[in-house]
Amino acid sequence: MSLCLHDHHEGLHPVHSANDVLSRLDDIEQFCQQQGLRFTALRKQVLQMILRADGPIGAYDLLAGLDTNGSRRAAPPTVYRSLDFLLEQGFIHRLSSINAYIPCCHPREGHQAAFLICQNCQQVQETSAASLIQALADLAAAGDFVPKQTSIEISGLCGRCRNEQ
Amino acid sequence: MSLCLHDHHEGLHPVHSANDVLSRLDDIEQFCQQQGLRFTALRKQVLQMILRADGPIGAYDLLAGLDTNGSRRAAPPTVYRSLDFLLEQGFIHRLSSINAYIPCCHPREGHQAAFLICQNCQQVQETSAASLIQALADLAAAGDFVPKQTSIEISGLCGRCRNEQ
DNA sequence: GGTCTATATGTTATATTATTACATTAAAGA
DNA sequence: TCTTTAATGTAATAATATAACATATAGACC
Repeated sequence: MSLCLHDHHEGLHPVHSANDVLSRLDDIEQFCQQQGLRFTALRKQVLQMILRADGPIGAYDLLAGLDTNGSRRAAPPTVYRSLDFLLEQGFIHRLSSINAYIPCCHPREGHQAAFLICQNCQQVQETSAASLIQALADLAAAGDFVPKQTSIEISGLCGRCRNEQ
Repeated sequence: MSLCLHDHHEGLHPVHSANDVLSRLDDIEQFCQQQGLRFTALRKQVLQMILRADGPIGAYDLLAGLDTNGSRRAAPPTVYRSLDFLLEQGFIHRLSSINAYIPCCHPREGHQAAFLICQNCQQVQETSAASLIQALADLAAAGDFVPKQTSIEISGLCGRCRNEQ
């Protein structure tokens, strides 16, 4: 399953593009059905918010966006549990340098990725270039280290924002 | 100024080694004097705790370790401001994936580093990861992106912990 | 359909990490 | 000494995340 419709120049591509949200949700729903995973209304709603966001979105923003079914407002564990599920399945990424969440364009490919985060417009570009993966593997091997979780986050200025300034 | 005494196999080396704490502090004190920076008692105390720690240490652990000069306990801004100073000068790193702080072995070299963080023993290996940095620089260039801040953190199991299990 | 079980969610409380705003102190320079 | 800037103290609170336990719901089995 690859849900990314962008050109992958050098493997780099923007993470947010609200136009294909519904087809992504459908793909994931279908995938969950095949795997016997429960893609509940709550999980779907959280993922949808992350897909529709125009940048990385925080847990408490997601919480604020949840439907309050007439009853009182949802509590933090509600959203954190959904995030845990989505992270485990690889449907989203967590950017630990800014405590925020973004969609994953390549669920089920189990890839390592790096992220370029624009400090001005909050746009994120994702990449999983082969050279990067190779360098990571070499590094782990040199350190006699078995990697479980990789976080590569580069904050800076994207081309558009640099030109505007 | 390079304060690291380890073998640098593939540029990889452990971050903590309490044996040379005093000479590191001296070097940094001297450096600050040369640069007209104020290496105050507080900043020195915080850095010393980070150097002496046997792994990444959190802000509130540092806070708890501060001398209470008879008066009441220090408050968070006290330690966060010292951390800001130490980070700005490149004397320490912040590991955003675990919200903790470690010494920098190569202050003033302005290098980007990558970290291998053992989830079992908390030991951290630092590396200059030249090929990784190069791959990232290429990617940034391809993405028309100007990097300001890089965070490369790989969590997993170090060789020793893997063998023990 | 009923019953059981496992999973998911609700709810309350609290932990952990970090910042804002303003007062005070100490150092450096004129 | 006076002044100004930088550093620290202090109180309050913001932002992010988890623990613990109660309830509800979906699926599996009879």
